[in-house]
Amino acid sequence: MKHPVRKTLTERCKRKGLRITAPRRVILQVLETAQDHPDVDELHSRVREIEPGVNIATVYRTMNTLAEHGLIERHSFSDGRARYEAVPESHHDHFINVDTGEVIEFRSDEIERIQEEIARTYGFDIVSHRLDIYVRPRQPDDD
Amino acid sequence: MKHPVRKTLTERCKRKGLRITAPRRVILQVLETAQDHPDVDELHSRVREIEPGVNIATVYRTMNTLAEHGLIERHSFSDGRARYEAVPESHHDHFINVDTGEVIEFRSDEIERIQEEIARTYGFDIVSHRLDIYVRPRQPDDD
DNA sequence: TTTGCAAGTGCAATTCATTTGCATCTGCGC
DNA sequence: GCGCAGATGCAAATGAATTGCACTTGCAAA
Ligand SMILES: [Mn+2]
Ligand SMILES: [Mn+2]
Ligand SMILES: [Zn+2]
Ligand SMILES: [Zn+2]
Repeated sequence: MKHPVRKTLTERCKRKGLRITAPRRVILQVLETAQDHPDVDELHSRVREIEPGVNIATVYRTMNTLAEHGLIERHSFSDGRARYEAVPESHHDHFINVDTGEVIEFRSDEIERIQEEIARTYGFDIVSHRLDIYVRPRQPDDD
Repeated sequence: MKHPVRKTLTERCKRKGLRITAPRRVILQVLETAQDHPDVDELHSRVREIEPGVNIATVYRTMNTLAEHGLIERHSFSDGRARYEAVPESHHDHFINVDTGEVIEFRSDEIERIQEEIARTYGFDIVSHRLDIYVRPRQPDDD
C-alpha cells in the first residue's frame, strides 16, 4: 500500500505532547481542510465561524507552536503576511500568480535533485529550501 | 568583448531621471561596494560613516525607489528584515548557512532552465523567482 | 549665473503584523 | 475529582517599515 492513510494533525499533536484544547481542535481542523495557503487573519475568521471565542493571539501562538514541531509550513510570499499550510504528504514548491495572488503548487524531482547536487559540491547539507516562482498567464508573443 | 564595463548605479539612476542627492550618492556607493546582503540598519550605519546626517527613513525610501526602478534586489531570508543587493551582472540564487546566517551565492543554469520548462507546461510566463536554500556544512555521516 | 519648482529629505508620528506580560482557565495524568 | 503545567484571552508592547509635513536642493530652463 503506497499511502497508509495519514495521521490526522490532531493525532500528531497528541503524539508530540501538545494539549488538544477547544481552540486548537478547531484550528487544526481548519488547517487540515484548507485547500489554500491562508494567513493568520483568514485562519482566525474561519476558526471563528466554528468557535467564536477564539482570540487571534491564540492563532498566532498556535502557528508558532505547530511550526516549531514541524506540523505546518510557514510561507512568506511577497505580500507581507505569513501564510500557512499543513505539512504536505510530499514536498512541493509554489507558483504565485502576480496578477491575482493565487498560489499554485508544483513539484519537480529534477529541481530537487539538482539542488542536492549543487549543495554537495559546495560542501553543504540542505536543511530546507523554498522556491517561489512569480508568474503570469502566458501571453501570446506579439512581435 | 564579453563584459563592457557596467554602468555605475549612479549613472543608471540618472538615466532613469532620479536625482543624485548627497544621501543618494553615498547610499549608491555603499550598495555598489557591498560584498554582502546588508539590511537597512546595516546600510544606514555604513552610510553614516561617510555622511552622518542621513536619516534611516531616507534609506528606506531609497531602497523602495531603487527596487521599483529595478536597480536593486530585495531579499527576505528567514530573519525578518529585508536585505538588499545591487542587481547582479547575472542572476544567482542563495545558500543561507543556518548556523551563521552567512549568505553564499550560486547559479545553476540547469535549475533556471527547468523552471522555465515547468512554468511553460503550466501555461505561465515567469516574472521572477527566488530560490533560497538553507544549509549547514556537510556532516560526516556517522552510521 | 540665477531662478523655479518638483523631487527628495529629516523628523516625528503612524501603521500593521506579530509578540508578550499577566491573570485566569483547562486538559489530562494520577 | 485534583493539581498544575500548559494554554488562552485581553491589552499593551514591539519592531520593521511607511508616511505627513515643513523644509531643502538638484537641475532644467532662462
Ligand atoms: Mn503549498
Ligand atoms: Mn546575492
Ligand atoms: Zn522544492
Ligand atoms: Zn534562480
